[in-house]
Amino acid sequence: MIKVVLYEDNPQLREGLTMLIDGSDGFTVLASYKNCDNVTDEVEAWKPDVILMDIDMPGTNGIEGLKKIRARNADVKILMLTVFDDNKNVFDAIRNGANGYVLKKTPPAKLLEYIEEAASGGAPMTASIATQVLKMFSQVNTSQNDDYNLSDREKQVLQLLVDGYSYKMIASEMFISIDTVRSHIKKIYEKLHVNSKSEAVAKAFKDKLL
Amino acid sequence: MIKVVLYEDNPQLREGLTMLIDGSDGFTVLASYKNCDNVTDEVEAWKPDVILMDIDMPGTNGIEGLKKIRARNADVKILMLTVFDDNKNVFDAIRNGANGYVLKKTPPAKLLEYIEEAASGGAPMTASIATQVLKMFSQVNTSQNDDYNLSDREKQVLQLLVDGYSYKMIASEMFISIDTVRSHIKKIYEKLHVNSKSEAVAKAFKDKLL
DNA sequence: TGAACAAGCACATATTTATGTGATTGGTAG
DNA sequence: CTACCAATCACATAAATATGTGCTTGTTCA
Repeated sequence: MIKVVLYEDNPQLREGLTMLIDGSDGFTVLASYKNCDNVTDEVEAWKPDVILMDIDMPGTNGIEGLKKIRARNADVKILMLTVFDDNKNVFDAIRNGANGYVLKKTPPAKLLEYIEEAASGGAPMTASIATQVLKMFSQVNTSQNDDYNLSDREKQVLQLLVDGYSYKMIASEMFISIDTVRSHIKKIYEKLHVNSKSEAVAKAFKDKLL
Repeated sequence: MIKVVLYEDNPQLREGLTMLIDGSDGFTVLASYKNCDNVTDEVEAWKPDVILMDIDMPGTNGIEGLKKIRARNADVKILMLTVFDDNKNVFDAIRNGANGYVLKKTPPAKLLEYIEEAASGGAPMTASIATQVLKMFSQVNTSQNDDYNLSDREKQVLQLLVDGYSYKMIASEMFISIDTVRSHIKKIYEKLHVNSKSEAVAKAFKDKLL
């Protein structure tokens, strides 16, 4: 028997979901609330397996609720429920440890399936959400990696620049004269097409050179 | 009618999948291959809606195949098929533009559903894969975000520093005197606990302040 | 109403960086 | 064998940066 607690501000939808879930074999709705103002105590008291959490609620909203719950409880499965698949909320939700993210227009049968999936450790997502997540992911992790043909010695110098070393410190760290440091750095600037230390540092981060 | 092309080295599985998919209403299997050696030409010739792509294949493997296809064709939906939900492959696949990722042990009915989902622009994933993706995502994007209480003006200055502007350029960009730029920067250094431009830039990247 | 603070400006000075023009050595590829 | 290049060092100079001290104005919050 999967124990569910429900957070949803719209009374009709709250009733409807409660009836649907509670009326299905293998599911029971322990309680339902119209916002997350006392979410910590409520979750503590009911110890549900899965929480269905609306995002747009007056008072403490779903994302805030999610954070509050996760601050104390890492185990309960939390399924976010929303009307729109807007980017920012999806992002915030998964970043804060939501287990799944489904649209309200999901058909009832599918919704029950999702709850089961969440309960058993899965990460159910509406197709459109999944698409977005993949898109974000590939955006975040796509870097061309040009390499710029830096020599080993130049890479060392760049690393030290990134770590905040001055020319003098680099010289003593690498047992070379400060003038040699200068020529290495001049070469690095040429190769990276920059002309200042901070630009080089920024480029090193942007292009993940180190 | 959803047109499918199949890449799978195991003859039995290849036959089985072909029969399953081709024998189902609304699906047709145009061709199936045991590796990706000629994937570019094959995809060009058949113009499928969905490609089912095994990962572990002798010769050109699935990830390589995926890259080759995406180098020329951004539209065809590619569903990765694998025995294990190992981290590296999942990561590589989504980074290179796979549309979905399902385990071979997926039951036939579910598989057909996934193919449909992919064809209609979704991103079908086996539950265990979805869980992994979310985990990776929250790992990648979890930074403490100390904030350091930078004021709006200070954030602007820092942004310009990161973009490689000199004090003089910042002054003219922000319509303030160079001395004011100096005092802002001095304040920024205090707040970030650094004492040079490049350290500030590095910290901005590391802590994702911008 | 008074303290705290962001934002702005000014002047001074020491250090660091950026840039140019050299030179020597040793390894490597044509 | 020679041309090329990485790595090293040297000297010089202009520009940028770091740091200190001090002042005004306006807003906010207790």
